[in-house]
Amino acid sequence: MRVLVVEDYEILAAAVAMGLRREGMAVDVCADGEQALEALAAARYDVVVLDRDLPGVHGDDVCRSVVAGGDGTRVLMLTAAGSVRQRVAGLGLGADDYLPKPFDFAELVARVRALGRRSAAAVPPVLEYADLSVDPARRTAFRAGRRLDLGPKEFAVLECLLRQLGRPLSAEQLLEQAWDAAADPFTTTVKTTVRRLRVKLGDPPLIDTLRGGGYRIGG
Amino acid sequence: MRVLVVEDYEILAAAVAMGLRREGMAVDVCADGEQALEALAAARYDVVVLDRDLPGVHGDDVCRSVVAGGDGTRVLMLTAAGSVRQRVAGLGLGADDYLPKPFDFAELVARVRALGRRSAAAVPPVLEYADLSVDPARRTAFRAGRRLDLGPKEFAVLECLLRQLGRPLSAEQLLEQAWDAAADPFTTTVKTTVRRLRVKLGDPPLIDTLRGGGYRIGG
DNA sequence: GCGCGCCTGTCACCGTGGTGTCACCGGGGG
DNA sequence: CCCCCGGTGACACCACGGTGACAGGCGCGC
Repeated sequence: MRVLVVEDYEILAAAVAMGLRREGMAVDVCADGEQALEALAAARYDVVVLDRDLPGVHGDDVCRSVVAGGDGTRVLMLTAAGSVRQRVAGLGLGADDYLPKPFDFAELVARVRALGRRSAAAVPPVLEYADLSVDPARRTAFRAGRRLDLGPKEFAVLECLLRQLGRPLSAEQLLEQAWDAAADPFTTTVKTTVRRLRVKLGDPPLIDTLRGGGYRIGG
Repeated sequence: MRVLVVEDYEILAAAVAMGLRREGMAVDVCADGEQALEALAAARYDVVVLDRDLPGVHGDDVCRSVVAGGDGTRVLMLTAAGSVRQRVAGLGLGADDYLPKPFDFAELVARVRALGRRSAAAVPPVLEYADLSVDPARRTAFRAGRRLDLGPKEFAVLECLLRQLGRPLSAEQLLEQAWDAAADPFTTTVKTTVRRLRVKLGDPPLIDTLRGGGYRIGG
């Protein structure tokens, strides 16, 4: 398992790296956000152990770009002040786990290992088109690095369209796939949902309309 | 699977080509963007492995023209500086995957193979005649590389004619196949639709008229 | 238990583009 | 020479999709 540790406090970074290596993991270390982004672009990691307060590029931004990468890499956030509010904020960025300092070392190892297992299982299923990336397993969607806040139905429709990249889906087909069988065949909810999706996706437009033929992304 | 490698750094190009050939792929190599565009015009490739920084025509432009071709060819972008920003930019051009240098060779092979599968899945159901190609699943039609903007009925008629390549279809037959059963048998809509189709298809004319016998493409 | 907010679905309205009709024209064959 | 078939251009209709506003419902937090 490949792990990247991003931590500016050198002593701590070294200690964490050594501990994880003793568990049989391949560990790289970065001291700031810039280095971290470079390392992440150069190789795929299963887990990133990420200090939130970094010099230069902030940990939150690193986290965002990892998630936007959409290759299933998991993020374990470390932070000094362990308020619940911060925890929530970190998870909102797409972090997969959170650990307030000071932490029990055994717990860190256990969590990294757990995230590694999830990473291995989650590598393939990330849908991408242009600057849009959608992870059905995590229910996250990003456009140009910005996280999209989508409702369940909106997310389902977007997922359907991306799974049929380049091919149009009629309102009826979307209704079948994203709603349950009890859906009223005469409902207008599909067009409304598509509309809200379009607003949230922003510019430039991604969803084409084929008059009389449905909606499409790509092609 | 046919692969085109576009890379000006000769040693690297040769190494990549050799590696892919060992995997059983048919590989061609170009050293610059000009050659690449020529090769792409001359033959259909499943995947293009494309260096972003090319002498002459830039990799981005090559990528754009491949995507515009609309024949399902997939693009794997290679780039030296592996920033996330660049990654996003590359995908925004319509590239299907992205790999920052230096890359793991096994990963390159795996990604090319994955793209090849996607390409193969997208290719088969395409109707072609001369410089016209129609993809019913995607509801797309191209003439000489230019995309045609067709209405549902126009598209349906074109599809019928192509499925009966070389054989004529009477107005009645077209009415049966492209309109629903409630169609007025005395309507003149077929000839109007064929006319609009002809205009959109442009020159040289593709649809022949057999006086008293219907319309035909090919033969 | 209560209230607030978000997601969802409905409705009415409107702009528009695809579609069908019509009248006219041109040419080839009987 | 006439007639019929098909090409051509203009026009009108209408259904489809976009848009905005509103209401019900569910969950969450207080």
